[in-house]
Amino acid sequence: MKKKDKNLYEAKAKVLKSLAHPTRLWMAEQLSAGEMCVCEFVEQIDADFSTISKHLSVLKQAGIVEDDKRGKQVYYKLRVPCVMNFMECVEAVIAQNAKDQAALLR
Amino acid sequence: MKKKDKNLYEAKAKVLKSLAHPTRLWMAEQLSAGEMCVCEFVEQIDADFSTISKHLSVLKQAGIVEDDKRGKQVYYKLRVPCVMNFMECVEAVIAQNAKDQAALLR
DNA sequence: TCTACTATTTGTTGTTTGGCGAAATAAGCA
DNA sequence: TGCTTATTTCGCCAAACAACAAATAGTAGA
Repeated sequence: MKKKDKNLYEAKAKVLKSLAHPTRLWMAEQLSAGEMCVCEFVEQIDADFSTISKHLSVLKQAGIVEDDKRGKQVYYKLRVPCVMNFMECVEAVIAQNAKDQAALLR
Repeated sequence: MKKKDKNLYEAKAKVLKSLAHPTRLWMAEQLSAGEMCVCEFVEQIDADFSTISKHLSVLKQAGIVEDDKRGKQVYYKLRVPCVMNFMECVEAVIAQNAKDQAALLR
């Protein structure tokens, strides 16, 4: 692996890593349907609000989402909508895993 | 988030997490061009061979790659080729990050 | 069989992440 | 201004991860 590549792969890994957490992934998928405020996430996720805020900041740092403060509330939305496109493929991997798993039992 | 969903998102996150490491991501991209044996990775990556083997096993466990032992060597290949499709989008995120970064300096 | 080679597994260590609760910050309202 | 609500930041601890080195296992050939 070339040195120049190394930085590129680190950058790519950082983006993926930000999505590689169940809560953050769920958040990102919700946002693919439209913006949401922090308070809505707090209502729907069973975790401390400080934890939720932290997850959102990880997504923001990675460039997945952007925030917008309006009054007392902060709204988040996807910054690069294509982000959720590849979920289809992630699901394909899981489906294949399940299939192979099932085959083992036969 | 519904309880049933929780498991699904954990499974998806596991797949993403397996790719969310610079070395593993690079490996997966190499494999998108065709199978490779462990020894080839060892030649090309500056890390202990045990580390490399471990990374491959993480990818295998996630269902990203499958292995095939032939003689003394073990060959790995992508199990679900679409896996690399979404890299395009990851790159789009990085490009956008760079753009915004540049805008700050203006 | 004994040896050399390839790869995986295990043990150890240091680093990073994830989560909570408390404190700090920001905005709107009485 | 002082109070309340919404969110972020900080400090702390436990769990997960990454890397190396040493030990182990499988295969091919002498």
